[in-house]
Amino acid sequence: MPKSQERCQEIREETRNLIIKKSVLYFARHGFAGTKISELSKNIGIAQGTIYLYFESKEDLYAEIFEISDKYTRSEKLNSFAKLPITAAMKIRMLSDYLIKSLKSDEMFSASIALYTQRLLEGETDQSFYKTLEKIIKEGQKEGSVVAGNARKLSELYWGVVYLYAVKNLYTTDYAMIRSEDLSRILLEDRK
Amino acid sequence: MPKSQERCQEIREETRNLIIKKSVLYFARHGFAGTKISELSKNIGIAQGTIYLYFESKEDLYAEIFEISDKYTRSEKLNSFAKLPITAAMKIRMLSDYLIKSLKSDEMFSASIALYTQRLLEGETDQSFYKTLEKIIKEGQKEGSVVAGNARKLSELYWGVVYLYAVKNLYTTDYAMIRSEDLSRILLEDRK
Amino acid sequence: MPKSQERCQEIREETRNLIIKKSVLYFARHGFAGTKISELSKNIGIAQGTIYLYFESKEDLYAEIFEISDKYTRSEKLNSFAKLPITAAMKIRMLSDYLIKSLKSDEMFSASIALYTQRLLEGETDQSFYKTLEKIIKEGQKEGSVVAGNARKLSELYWGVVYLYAVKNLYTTDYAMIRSEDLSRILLEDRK
Amino acid sequence: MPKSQERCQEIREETRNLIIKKSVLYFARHGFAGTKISELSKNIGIAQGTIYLYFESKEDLYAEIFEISDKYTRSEKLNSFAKLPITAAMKIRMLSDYLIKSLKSDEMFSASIALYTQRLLEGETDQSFYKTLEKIIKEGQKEGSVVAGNARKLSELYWGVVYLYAVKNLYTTDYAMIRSEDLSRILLEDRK
DNA sequence: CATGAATGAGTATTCATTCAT
DNA sequence: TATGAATGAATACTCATTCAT
Repeated sequence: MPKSQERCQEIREETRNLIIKKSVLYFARHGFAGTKISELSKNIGIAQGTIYLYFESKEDLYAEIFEISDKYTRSEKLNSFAKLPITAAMKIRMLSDYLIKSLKSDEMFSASIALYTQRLLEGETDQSFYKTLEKIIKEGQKEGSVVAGNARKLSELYWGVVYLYAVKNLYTTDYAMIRSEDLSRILLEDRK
Repeated sequence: MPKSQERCQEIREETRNLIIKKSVLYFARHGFAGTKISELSKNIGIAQGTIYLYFESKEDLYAEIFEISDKYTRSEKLNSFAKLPITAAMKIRMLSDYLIKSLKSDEMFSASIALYTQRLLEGETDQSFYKTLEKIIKEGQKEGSVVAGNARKLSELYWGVVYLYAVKNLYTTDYAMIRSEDLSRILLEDRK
Repeated sequence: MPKSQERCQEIREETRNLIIKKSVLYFARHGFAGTKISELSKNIGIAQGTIYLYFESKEDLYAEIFEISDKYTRSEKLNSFAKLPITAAMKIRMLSDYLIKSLKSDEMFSASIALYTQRLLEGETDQSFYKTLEKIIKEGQKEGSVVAGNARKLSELYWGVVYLYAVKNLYTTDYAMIRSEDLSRILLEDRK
Repeated sequence: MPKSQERCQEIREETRNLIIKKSVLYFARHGFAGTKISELSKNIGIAQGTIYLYFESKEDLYAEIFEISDKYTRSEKLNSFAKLPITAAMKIRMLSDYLIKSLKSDEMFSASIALYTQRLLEGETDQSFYKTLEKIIKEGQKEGSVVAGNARKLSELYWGVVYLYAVKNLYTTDYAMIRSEDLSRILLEDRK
């Protein structure tokens, strides 16, 4: 009984996904230059040559990886929160909850944040997600719930902290995360 | 007529320092794997071979660089602030002032922080400076000036933000830094 | 479909042996410092990188090469001759026959002798094979078949001549070897 | 009182001779490829640059060194012995005496022999001194004092042994040399 | 499709040579 | 002259990529 066309396709898809999944973590941890195909393939558990059946080159793989992390990060979540008919403070708390939960439960999420920010720092990608948060911050400042200050810088600060914990997650698996409240507090006025 | 012993010593010292100074920035920006000796030496303005007159290998140079950044970071400042007969809140404000000023004016400082934290994340160095800040935080929590929460995590958060801005400094020279108050606010209760 | 484990093992073994075989000759001819990996690999007919799939470094390869030549030279032959129930003179003639034949027919033998002696001169190896011959010489001197003189020095002289012809073999392929009798004569009294 | 022209010349001559003397030994021991200018100059006790005040290049120095060893080896002695109105056996004994004495007392002599033979093996020089000995051997064979056999090969054998002891001298300073008789015996029939 | 041995361009390191002092 | 720091071409070694099986 020969494998059906679909089964083949399926296997290909599986292997491809395996490579991507493992590579996201590997690249996030070691960076582009620090990642050797020989080590990566060992880590994935396949032969070096196999990677080249699915990706043209190391750069191609990295680009793909980055696309993934980009999507992950660019997540509709942030936009969906922004559009809800609730206070800015609520939006920020929901966002923080969502982020902390994702960082805790999903290694890929951490890796994506890490990769994305690495490229961000190198100025190689746009900064769209800063923008959305900026708007929420300005809203909150009008409400009086968000601390005073340049909205852009506050946005950067917030994302910076998220990045930090993402990176920590990659290196120390059992890392004790900050609580959602601590993250929110970066933006929100202390409630009295 | 041979060069005088002292003059030679002097020249060696100068070249060695030049290499270190430029390398701190270069390694901080590109990481170990991303740094090519050929590019580095070009950046320093010397021949490739010259580096090997002063350092055994790329790894040796990196280790030395790290020692330097370690000293820089382990700076007595933090400890000296800790010992002053002032409130914890004051200590935190002084520390923040000092850090923001240093980040702004001294590229080496940013690079050192960046390198140090990179290795910290990889768990390859001790975390002594967390400790000192932890103590100040606990003091502040007793005073009621520092926000509630696990002192260790707050300390990590604070240093994390410093790291973030250090890294930003390395990539974008004209980066608009947060203000000292924004940094302090990570730990201090909002004054009402 | 992956290559079978055995076939891979086989290929590795073959390549490894090819490298060793050619390297013995190359190092024996050019010495360690005079051997360039680029030239050696060209001589072997493989890429430079391939050598590093089998050996850690040039030094590692050289050490391995030397191990081989050591085994070749430490050959059981000498010991087996020594134990035969025949006169010392006979032993010496058999040894000489064996050596001259080996030098003539087996380039590896010449190379091994050359390498071994090079290191011997540098005092980097033991001199076990001198010892066995020394015993035979002393036997022969009692029999009256071997010339008078310090047994150790005679042994050295004998091996020195063997070395000489080994080296000559490496440089001039069609070299006219001395006859076995000429070699034996270094130790044996002229028969009248 | 300025140095006189002659004194200057003298100093130059002295330094030049020092370099040559030390280099002969160094090259003889390490070979051309194995000799590093940095090590050599350290061994001589001068700066690297100084060598280049006296010699154009490493190759130039080696060539000069070789000239010296050539002269040493090509020594008139051999020819002068050949021309004496004495038996071939006597000539061989005188030659052996002379060689053993020189090897024992003059490190430069050993080095010269070593260097000369190294190049000889590589076929890079003529073999004039073989010729002279060959003639003596043929004389001796007519006299009945020299063993039978191809004169050229016997000559090579004789010189080979001399080379061997020269090399040994270079590596082990207190080496126990063979006696002049042992050397002569390679060519001479045992006297009964 | 998968493998891993082989390749060779790229990178690290050495060493003969130069040159400012 | 003599020095030794600096140079860069030559050499050792690595690693992304290819290819025969």
